[in-house]
Amino acid sequence: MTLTLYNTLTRRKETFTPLQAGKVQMYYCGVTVYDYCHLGHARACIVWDVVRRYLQWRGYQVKYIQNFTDIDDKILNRARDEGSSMQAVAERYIQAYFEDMDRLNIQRADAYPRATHTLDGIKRLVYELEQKGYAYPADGDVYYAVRQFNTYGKLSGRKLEDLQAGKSDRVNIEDPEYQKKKDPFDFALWKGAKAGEPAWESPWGAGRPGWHIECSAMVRDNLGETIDIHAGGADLIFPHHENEIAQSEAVTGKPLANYWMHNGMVTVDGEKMSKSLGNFITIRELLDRPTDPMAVRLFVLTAQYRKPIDFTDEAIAAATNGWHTLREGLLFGYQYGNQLGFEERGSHLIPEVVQRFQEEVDDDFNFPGGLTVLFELAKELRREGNILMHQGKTETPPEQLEQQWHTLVALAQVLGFEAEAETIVETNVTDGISDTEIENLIQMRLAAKKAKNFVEADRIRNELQAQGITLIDQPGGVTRWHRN
RNA sequence: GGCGGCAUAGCCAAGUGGUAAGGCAGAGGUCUGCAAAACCUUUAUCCCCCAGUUCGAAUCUGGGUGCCGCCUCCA
Repeated sequence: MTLTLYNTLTRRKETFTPLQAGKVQMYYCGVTVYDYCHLGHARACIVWDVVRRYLQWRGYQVKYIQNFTDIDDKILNRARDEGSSMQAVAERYIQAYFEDMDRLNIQRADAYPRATHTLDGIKRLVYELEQKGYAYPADGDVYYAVRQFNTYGKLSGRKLEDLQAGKSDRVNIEDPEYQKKKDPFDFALWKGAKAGEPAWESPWGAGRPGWHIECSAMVRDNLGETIDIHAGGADLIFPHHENEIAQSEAVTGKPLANYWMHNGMVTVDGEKMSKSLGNFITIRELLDRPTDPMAVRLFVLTAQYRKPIDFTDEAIAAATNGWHTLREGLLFGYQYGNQLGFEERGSHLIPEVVQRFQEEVDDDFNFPGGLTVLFELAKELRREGNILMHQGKTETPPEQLEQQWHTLVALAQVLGFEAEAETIVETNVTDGISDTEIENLIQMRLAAKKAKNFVEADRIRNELQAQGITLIDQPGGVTRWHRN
């Protein structure tokens, strides 16, 4: 079976073939650390986390690098507003980033390069670009001359002559800054420092790097001149990734990345979630509602990663319910493993099910398809768990259940879903009514039932239900119970 | 104006030539004094619209319509 993926560069699904057999070099354009991450960032991080996990599960040794942009106007503005430094602001939100992502069960990257730690590589690139005639200094700044790079636009599929400067209404091309450029689409490689701004020494004077150049430098420093997968949000295709290509390939003459992958946006009422629109919810806000982090993961993975996904309370509620189903399946072995004589081997997977999962996900990381397989297993296990809970035994062979459970746990792990056995213990620890009191009430209720006093019997059932105790009447006058 | 993408049930969503997965939500029934669980049945004669190709299309082609993203903050 072969893994295929959609390559933005060619606008086609392609068979994935890494440069070096068995190894994958992967770079994900991370976040600018000037504020807390929102759900849009969570989606990107979850998607690339799972892509990486899946590649590893498929046997690849993955080197995964993710950057932090810690030099940026917005960080600077924030520092100015609160009277602190760019470094302090960046540091704070990097910490917050890790807190949020740990809660979402995002695996750590192999390295998190930062712009502030990459100055040497950046300056070297700018120098080389200048030597090769792709960059020109202008009044303390250095710009990239897009007209010099004749395949400019190949990633985003545009031609310079089709672009309209200022069309997005985000920049004012009357600004003196823009007047320095030879072409409106030239972009800054190096920005001369203004008074009071943090600055680094360079051959072009004191200043700081432009946004795009850091990624070119980081990829080169950490992974090499050509990598396998370069990933990021779809909103980065143009100009960010286009500019990275222009910078890197002008210098090396080699492809920056063989596969370009982009995740779709999170929308709210059909519109992109973003800081500027103000229609965002931060990861911590969402989790503190509270929302189960695994429900957030499920919400993200129910959509194909390239499509937009709309954030609504209903969608989160549905994902939460769905997660409860998966969780019941995942906890099955912890709850009933002893009773059924499960062994701690964990390697008895069902080959046909594993294969079906792989066939689904091999098709351009079709996680919704993979989830179908997980749900089938989880629902089956939940059913068996209910039967065990209500009848105390099941006809299904324990070996079969053990295999199903191990398969579910293993495949869920590939998508980053985990349910800890401790959560069962927690629900069993209660400072409410004691077992003895429950037993006594059940005896009273049985007596009431015998006397056909169903009003009293129902009163006791309701009283216990209110305290989280569910009674199960079985044939033969036996009543089982469990805490919810 | 240009480039790219999307349109499948109440909601989410898979399916890319062979007669509509799955999830969420809902309905009816069997069983039960009532519950719970389990089991059975059920919710798109149809995939935005029109035309075409084909024995056959949600799936391919052409033309529409609507929505979204990008055109130097952006995941």
